[in-house]
Amino acid sequence: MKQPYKLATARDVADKAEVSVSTVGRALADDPRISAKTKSRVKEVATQLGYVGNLLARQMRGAKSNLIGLMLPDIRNHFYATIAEALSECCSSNGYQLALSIANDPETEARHVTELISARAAGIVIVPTANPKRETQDLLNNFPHVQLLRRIEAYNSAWFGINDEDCLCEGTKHLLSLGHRRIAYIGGSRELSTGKARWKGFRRAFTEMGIEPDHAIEIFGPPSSTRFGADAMNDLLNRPEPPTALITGTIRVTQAILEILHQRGISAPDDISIVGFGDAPEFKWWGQGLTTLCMPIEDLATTCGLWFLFHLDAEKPTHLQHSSLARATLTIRGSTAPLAG
Amino acid sequence: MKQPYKLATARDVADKAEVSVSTVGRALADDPRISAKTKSRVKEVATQLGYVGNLLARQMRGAKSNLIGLMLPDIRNHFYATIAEALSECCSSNGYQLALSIANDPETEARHVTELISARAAGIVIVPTANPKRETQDLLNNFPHVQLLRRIEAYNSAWFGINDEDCLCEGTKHLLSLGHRRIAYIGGSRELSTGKARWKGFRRAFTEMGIEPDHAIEIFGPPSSTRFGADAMNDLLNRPEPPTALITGTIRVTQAILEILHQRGISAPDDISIVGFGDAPEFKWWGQGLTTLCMPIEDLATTCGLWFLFHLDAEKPTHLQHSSLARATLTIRGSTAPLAG
DNA sequence: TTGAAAGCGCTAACAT
DNA sequence: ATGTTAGCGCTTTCAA
Repeated sequence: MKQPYKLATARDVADKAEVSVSTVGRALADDPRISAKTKSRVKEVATQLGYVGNLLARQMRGAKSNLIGLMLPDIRNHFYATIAEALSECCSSNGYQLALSIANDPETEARHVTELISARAAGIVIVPTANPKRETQDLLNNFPHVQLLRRIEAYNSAWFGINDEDCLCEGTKHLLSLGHRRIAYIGGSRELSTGKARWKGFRRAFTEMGIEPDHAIEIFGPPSSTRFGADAMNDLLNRPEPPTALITGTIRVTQAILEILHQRGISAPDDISIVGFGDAPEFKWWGQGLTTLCMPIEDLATTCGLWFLFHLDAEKPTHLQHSSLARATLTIRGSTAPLAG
Repeated sequence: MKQPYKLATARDVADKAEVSVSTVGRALADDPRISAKTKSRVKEVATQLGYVGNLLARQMRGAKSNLIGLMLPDIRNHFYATIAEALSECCSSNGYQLALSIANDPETEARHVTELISARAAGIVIVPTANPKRETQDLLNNFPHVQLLRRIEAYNSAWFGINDEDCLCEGTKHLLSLGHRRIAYIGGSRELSTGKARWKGFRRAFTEMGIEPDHAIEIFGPPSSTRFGADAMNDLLNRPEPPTALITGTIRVTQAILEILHQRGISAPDDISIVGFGDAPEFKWWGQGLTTLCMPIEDLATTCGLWFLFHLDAEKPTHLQHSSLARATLTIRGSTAPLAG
């Protein structure tokens, strides 16, 4: 029985057009040495047979891969969805194809990295997990890649991120200057470069304003988990003395706390002042508008993509210690107000 | 100069371990014919050289591809992000790798489909564009694929979608039974199977309730465009007699109208009753909560993925006329109320 | 228990 | 202007 989905090869085309395989290859590549007549015949037969060249074979012959691996911890996060779209667009308009891998733990990450290398992708754009396996590190350090947002020191590669520390510092100062002292911070694990920087920013705000962080409350947890944010928020609200203000350090946490506040009928800024992290469109119309730390994330991803693809095209090494910082800014809306009393 | 990022081949391992290439292949595949001693030596050398087998070569030898192409019109849409995540998860746990392509027009779609076939992907999961090129159709009909959400009759393949028509019908009936007559529908183009079905559902509600749709207003436009939704909404609101109720037919439109209503300070259900399409988490806390048509989209994607991967693994043809319907339901929240007066 | 050789589909160097 | 051949890295006969 005829096998389903059998694709035609150059050999098939050659046989039917009664020429050699190399003539087929040349004709389809519009090689000037082939006569117009032969060309048209070959092309016709090719179309007729639905011939689509085998990229695998081409790449084995030395052609560059057009596959870019993108490794993200989470795609339902507005942050990462934006990145995926921007990079997809970027790849697409430069002749590359994006392979998306979701990995939230070191094991899955290792597996996917190996697979991408095994498929001889052209390069990898990665938002690394907190503690990548040694194996992953060795692999990546010998493979073209670039880090996005999170930064692992052990990777000898370029990094594109945001000024997390300054940004959290600014947000916290905003709350402090409104008179708040019992301020809670719910953010990602400090094992992450981003989590650490954001926490440092939170702390720095107190230092720079000469205020002791005695009443600050800090809660850390896994990123990309809505569950953690919800639990942390409920915990805070159930305390005898709940915080008068809250600033978050990840998008997922922001989404989670908005949900909880809504569920429990707690409103900002009357009951608590809120500074959210990230700028999902809906943050504008949560309550009276959420005061947020806005990230130019699309820009960052595009910049990163262009830089990376350019270096790949030029066959330049991508393990330079290049780093690029995008500036996040505080957007004040209705969810923050001076401390009452 | 030594080339950067040169990966070791089986040949390199063989030379260093002083065995033949075939022994290397067998040792790494844990072939029982190879002695334990040789095996361990080969493995050690492989690790030492950072050897990662070349998947391209393997596939040329007949190994199955592990690449699944996913073609979506848009990834920032909550709908599609959910699909991407569900499928990525599904692929990942079945040894496949997801390649993401964003294509919103027939030309880009054709290009990406060709590329995926050229890369000899194992199969393609596609949310087709409205009017795919003939070329794309011919290609896909000879390649394992499955349609998601939107359905093109010309594709002789399985389809996984939702009961769009019933769902819009139910939502519209809800508004009609509240006494609304001047009801607007803003939805996707009727050239899309989904757009058409949803519009038919809207109309059917009137028929089944024995009401003439004299005062119904229908606006259609490109899907995946927030801009269109915003323009349509503004247009409606600027009319001398704006509708008393509105039902939307795409997620993007829903997001857009929420934005506009918020901007213009128009509130539901006081000024207008709203039934939104889709169930992004933030819909719960828009105003007094948005009445929505909820889709079990994650479920749908997972079902689709499992079905497809199973058929690919079993090397069964996927061009059966299988179709699977997921049921969407109306969730009533605060944005709809009886017509005043 | 291991090695040598063929071949997957393609392109490029080398004939004719 | 076109055909022949070699080889990309791997697996899988077939031989030893």
